[in-house]
Amino acid sequence: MRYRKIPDEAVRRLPVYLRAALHLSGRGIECTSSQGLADFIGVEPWQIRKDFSYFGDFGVPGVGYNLSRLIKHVNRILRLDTGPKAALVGVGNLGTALLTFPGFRMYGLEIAAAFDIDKRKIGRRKAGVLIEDVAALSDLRTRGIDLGIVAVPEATSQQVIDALAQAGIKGILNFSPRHVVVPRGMKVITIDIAMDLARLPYYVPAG
Amino acid sequence: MRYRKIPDEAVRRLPVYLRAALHLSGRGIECTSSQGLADFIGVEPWQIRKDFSYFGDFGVPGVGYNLSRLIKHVNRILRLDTGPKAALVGVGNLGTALLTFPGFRMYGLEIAAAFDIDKRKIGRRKAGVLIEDVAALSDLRTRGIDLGIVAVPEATSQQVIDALAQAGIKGILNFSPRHVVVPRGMKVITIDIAMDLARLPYYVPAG
DNA sequence: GTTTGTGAATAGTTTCACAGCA
DNA sequence: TGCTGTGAAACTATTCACAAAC
Repeated sequence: MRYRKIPDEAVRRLPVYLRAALHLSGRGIECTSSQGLADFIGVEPWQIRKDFSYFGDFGVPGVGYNLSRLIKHVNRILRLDTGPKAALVGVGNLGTALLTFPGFRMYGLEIAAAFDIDKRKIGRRKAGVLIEDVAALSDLRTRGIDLGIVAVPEATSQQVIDALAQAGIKGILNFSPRHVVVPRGMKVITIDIAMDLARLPYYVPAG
Repeated sequence: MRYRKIPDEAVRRLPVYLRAALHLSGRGIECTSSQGLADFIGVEPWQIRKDFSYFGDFGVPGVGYNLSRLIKHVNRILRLDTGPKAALVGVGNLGTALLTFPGFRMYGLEIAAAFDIDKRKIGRRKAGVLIEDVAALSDLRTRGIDLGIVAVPEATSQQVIDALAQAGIKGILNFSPRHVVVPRGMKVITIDIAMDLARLPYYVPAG
């Protein structure tokens, strides 16, 4: 493999490949081809080979990919091998759903702290996680937390992100659709649920 | 404007522009420039002008965009002007969060029906919506529903999507990461929350 | 003077086709 | 023979720069 710029889209797909590898590995399969992975995911095999090629040699020509090796490799690339911990801010309906969300576990991700502004929630536990006062949010890195999940009303998302930045957080999964300004070096991935539902009718024939 | 293929990315951004227009309009602003919209959203103004250019003439040179006209125009393009209704399948933690989610309203979207497999939930109401038996899911078009939201465990997502297709649904917002096969003409937009959190550590400097 | 709308240039991503290795 | 890894080609999207419109 020679160096070249890694497409963002290739990075975005790595977790998908990782999930497929984990699934197939869980079924007792040790080795599979790009075709085997592609069929599972519903993409084309050269897409997978191309994406992997940006990160090094994953497979063996004529044979395929050893799944446990692939899993280890992708886990390291995505920095999931250290079991990243996230702090959730906003324990409303969406926040609660995220606390109990089963999908994080397979990636080794964990919500290790939760914060809210509501005095009635503070001090209680939800899904085993203590809800703390968002006003006391500070220094999360010393607690081994370096990701943030923002599930607050959009009016407060900017100040929450500022507070998370102050607490040393460099990566945020943001469910608020409002534009936020972030310090240099911070990465924000926004999930805009309403936007995604709102563009759906465009594709649906009028009726 | 001359015809050319409309980029998917431009369609994806239309709801963002619509939200900005609604916000600014709500503040009493009648007219703004692409720069004014861009500042609000956090993008560059030519991106907005280019995107609008695929759909026709929205603005007035030297003046800008009349917001109520813009809102009406974008609403029609996205087919939001008829107030699309969605059926939610899966009233777990995530489904409940979606039922109470405030973000759909501004787009004129409504969750008009909810389905679950759990007998204890069926017959009850949540956020004013009656929870019906998913086994009785049929013929949603006659109820004026043409969108589906799938928030079920991934093991059942395929059969739920099959049932929605049977019920006449042509557009689905899918929260299950599993690959699903869909009938021709059906559009599925997948939100993969775990995938988005899982690629975040990649961008965060090791520490 | 100001701002739009858009052709042209640049950048990024996907797809192909096949050399090279097991 | 079968499958990977990858240059090259094709396609798609972003960015620029400016003529035309107000």
